[in-house]
Amino acid sequence: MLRAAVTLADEVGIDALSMRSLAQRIGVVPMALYKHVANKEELLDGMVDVIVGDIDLPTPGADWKAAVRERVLAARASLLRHPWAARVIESRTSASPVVLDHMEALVAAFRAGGFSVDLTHHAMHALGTRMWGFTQEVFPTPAQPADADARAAMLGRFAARYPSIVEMASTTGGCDDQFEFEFAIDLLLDGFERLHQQGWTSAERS
Amino acid sequence: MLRAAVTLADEVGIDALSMRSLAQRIGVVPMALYKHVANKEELLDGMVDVIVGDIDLPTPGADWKAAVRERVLAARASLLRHPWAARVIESRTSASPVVLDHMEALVAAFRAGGFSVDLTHHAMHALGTRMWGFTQEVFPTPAQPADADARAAMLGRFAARYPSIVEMASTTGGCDDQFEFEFAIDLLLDGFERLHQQGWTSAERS
DNA sequence: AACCGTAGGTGTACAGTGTACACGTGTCAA
DNA sequence: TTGACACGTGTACACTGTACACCTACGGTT
Repeated sequence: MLRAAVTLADEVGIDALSMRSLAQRIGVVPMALYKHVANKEELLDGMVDVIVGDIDLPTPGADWKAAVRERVLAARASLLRHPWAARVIESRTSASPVVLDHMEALVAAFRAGGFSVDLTHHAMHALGTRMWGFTQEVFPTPAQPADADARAAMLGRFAARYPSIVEMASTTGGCDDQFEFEFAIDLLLDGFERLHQQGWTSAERS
Repeated sequence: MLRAAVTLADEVGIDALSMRSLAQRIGVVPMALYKHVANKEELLDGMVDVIVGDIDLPTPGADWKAAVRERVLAARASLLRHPWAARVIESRTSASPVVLDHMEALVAAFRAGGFSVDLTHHAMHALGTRMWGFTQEVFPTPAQPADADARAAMLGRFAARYPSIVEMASTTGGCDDQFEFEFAIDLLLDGFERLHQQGWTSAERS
């Protein structure tokens, strides 16, 4: 049933996934679903578990940095298979055992790398949603008018009001999500490494 | 009307904010709202604009790092006034002018600090949702049974399965959101600074 | 062999949601 | 006086999640 929900959401989108549509897909009456989940939230929890459970386990034995990096990128790969997954994960309010397994593994990787509990804690916070392999889109692409003249005029007004954004958008081509994501975790991981090497403690905060 | 929606959401929560409840609060029939917004999404867009428009402008003239930091923390302060704001912002699909103003200011700050367009671009991506002053909660607090014995037993099982997490949770006290947030942006900003100083380009990526 | 608990599926019903559409009503410019 | 326009109204519809009572089949105990 959870698998069915996941594939249905893949096909029709998460908004079109209702208890009724899922029931119909399974060939069962809507209320039958409630023998398996208490409510829709629990269904979504289960769907997240399916995806998180699909995260490929990283090769053991690597140093902490590679281990964390690999695991986070594996999570990303799993999430990217389902466009709706990020939004659903963000909306969860509690962590299931499957989710906790993922976090436990990350925390353990830092600890195995000799990180203090303190630094590990803050490092996890700093990773934020990136530990799930996604970050919110920073620049949503605005809707463009179809008419070419209108589009040019709009771009002109846009450039007048947001010169820095336009400069950036026109200089760099379309952005490579994967590159941006790796840029960010690497920046964070390098920062963690530096703090770790210099024996950073949260007490001695500037 | 947008202000009314914001204060109503503050009072009753974002889930209880329906077109009907908002209309009733204003003392008008539900469909009257549709003379001002095309649909509920546009209402939410407007509510975000109200909040983003409330961001205190940072003192001009500071160096890029202070400027970015101040602006992001100001955004955070504005967001924190409305518990539902983060979730709503995350769910937006396009950026309004008010939102673009905020981003433009951040991009401009990097550029004024001598950052290349390239590095600025990646820096913005790396900031991610933090440019809005929030990061998703990393560790949701699990529900605890009321009975003391049951709670102890549960903690035991929990510690057996998630030793690293429990170690972390018991060593560090409850976590200070603000501290974690500042830890993360500072880590990122320091990373940006380092890359900037060494003339980093995305071409020469390792 | 009779029994019963339990897991699962069914049917109906209800309150609540967003919003389409047709219809007022007032105000202000031509 | 007229007519455009901004704004409010009322009704109606399709859809949502889910409470509640009911049915059915199977596995183990007596």
